[in-house]
Amino acid sequence: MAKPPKENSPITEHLAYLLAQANREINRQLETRLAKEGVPVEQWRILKVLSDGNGHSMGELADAVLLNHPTLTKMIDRMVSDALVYRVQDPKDRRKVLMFVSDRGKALCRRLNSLAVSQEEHIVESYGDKSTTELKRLLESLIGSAN
Amino acid sequence: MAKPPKENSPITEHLAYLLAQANREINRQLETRLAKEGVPVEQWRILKVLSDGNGHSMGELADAVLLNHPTLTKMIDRMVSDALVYRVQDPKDRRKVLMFVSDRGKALCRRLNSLAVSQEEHIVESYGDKSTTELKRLLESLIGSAN
DNA sequence: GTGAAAATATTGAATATTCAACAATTGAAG
DNA sequence: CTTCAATTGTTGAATATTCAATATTTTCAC
Repeated sequence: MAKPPKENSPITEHLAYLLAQANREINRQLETRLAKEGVPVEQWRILKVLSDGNGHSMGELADAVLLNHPTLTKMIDRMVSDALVYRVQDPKDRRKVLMFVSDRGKALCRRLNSLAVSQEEHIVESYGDKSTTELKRLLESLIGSAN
Repeated sequence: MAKPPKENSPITEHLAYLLAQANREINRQLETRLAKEGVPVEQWRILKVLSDGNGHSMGELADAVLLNHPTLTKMIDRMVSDALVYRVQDPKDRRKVLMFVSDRGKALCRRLNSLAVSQEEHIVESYGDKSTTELKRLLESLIGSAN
């Protein structure tokens, strides 16, 4: 019972490939849903993380939303232009910038959450309750063991 | 036992997010390994798919390696310059181009396979045999149910 | 058979991402 | 205290990706 693939195994037996494929497919589905609001997936992540009402530094936020720092900076620039979020310099540490969500951003986030939840409900429907729960558990555990 | 997250759930409970996070982490690890040969993950995928010795059209290949068509075209241009692969016009259907690996590409692919297998062995070590097998099974099934 | 529609791959312009360098602030050693 | 290193965020240039348009070939309806 080979756990790691052999060197001549098809690429479809590699965990890295299966993850990339599944992520691509699910992300594409979500992207399509969120397009109703004209918002990329990453902006939904940002709004959702900021929705706890606390200020988050750029570094913190970049980790949370799975973006590199310069990419995040530029995306935040756009969101500031759209009045979805705003910057405040951290009074405790003036190197940092704290990000907050605006009322407009909160309202948009609610609509996006609804679309995202509906997508996941759709997945659960065709994929099954048990499988979804178990898959999430295994992914969390993989992420934990990779650090 | 909530299967889909509620609208105010943290983003970390969304399947789409967990997949993106896990993929990012594992892909980054693999990227680091393959960097020893100076090759991006996508080129390894291309070489591996072509390693069955059959000619593959660009469309076929794009699907298999999870790249959009124009992105693939440009990456193949580079690989042709590096003499790793070559194009042949399909005699059965002259709209198509069939891609093949060169000997140089095959040799590189062998070295890359070894690095990739070693990565997955490393994952299995810390994550466990059972978990890895089960995660792969669930991912395959998710991909299947998503189409 | 002919002409319209579909399929395939590529190109170029527009957009996005990344890498390396920078500026500003804080921390810490001496 | 002062200086040097580390942290944080941004910027600009280089690179990569994507979207829309194109060229070519095939398929299909008539």
